[in-house]
Amino acid sequence: MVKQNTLSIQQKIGLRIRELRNKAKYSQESLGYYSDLDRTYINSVENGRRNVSIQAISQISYALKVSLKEFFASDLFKNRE
Amino acid sequence: MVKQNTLSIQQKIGLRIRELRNKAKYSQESLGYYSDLDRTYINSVENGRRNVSIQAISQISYALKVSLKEFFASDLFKNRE
DNA sequence: TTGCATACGTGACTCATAGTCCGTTGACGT
DNA sequence: ACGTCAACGGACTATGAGTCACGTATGCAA
Repeated sequence: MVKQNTLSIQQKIGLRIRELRNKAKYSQESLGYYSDLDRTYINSVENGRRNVSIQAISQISYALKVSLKEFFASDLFKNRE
Repeated sequence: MVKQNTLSIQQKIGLRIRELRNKAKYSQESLGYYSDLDRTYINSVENGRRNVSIQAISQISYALKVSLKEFFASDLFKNRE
């Protein structure tokens, strides 16, 4: 029996972005620059406080150099909510 | 040289939802019911006219009985925008 | 110790739009 | 004729996008 994942979808998105951002060695500020989004907006998304639109996720994943397919190809998203 | 895909992200989301909805043999109305979103909203999303939030996509993919990982595991999303 | 730069976190705000609810229309099958 | 479905529109409310001022913590160098 594996422990149930209780993260909200917003939190999962935040974790995934942070994971990819750290891998890319970007600060929130530079990710904001490359994705054309405000630094503080990136911050609130990463901390799971925003219900992000697919357009914003698309911009962010572009800046992180991954496709949406790759972005969601994480075990964070393998279960139906 | 393969033809470039010029669909917007919103159009891709719409196509994907329609594809899965047809596979599930749902009408827009019943998908709206199961995802707890308005029938007319589903329609405008499918037709690529909405910048859907991840929460709404999550509700829709749940109703369509796929995870977000599966939802985005389509060649529609294999390229960086 | 002080000063400065870098990075991250947060509350409050405006404004555009996400999402709802009422309805109509046309195409199609029975 | 009737029911079902997709598409669309107008008016409305809820909420996301995007920004700002300000705060904290860390490290480094004078």
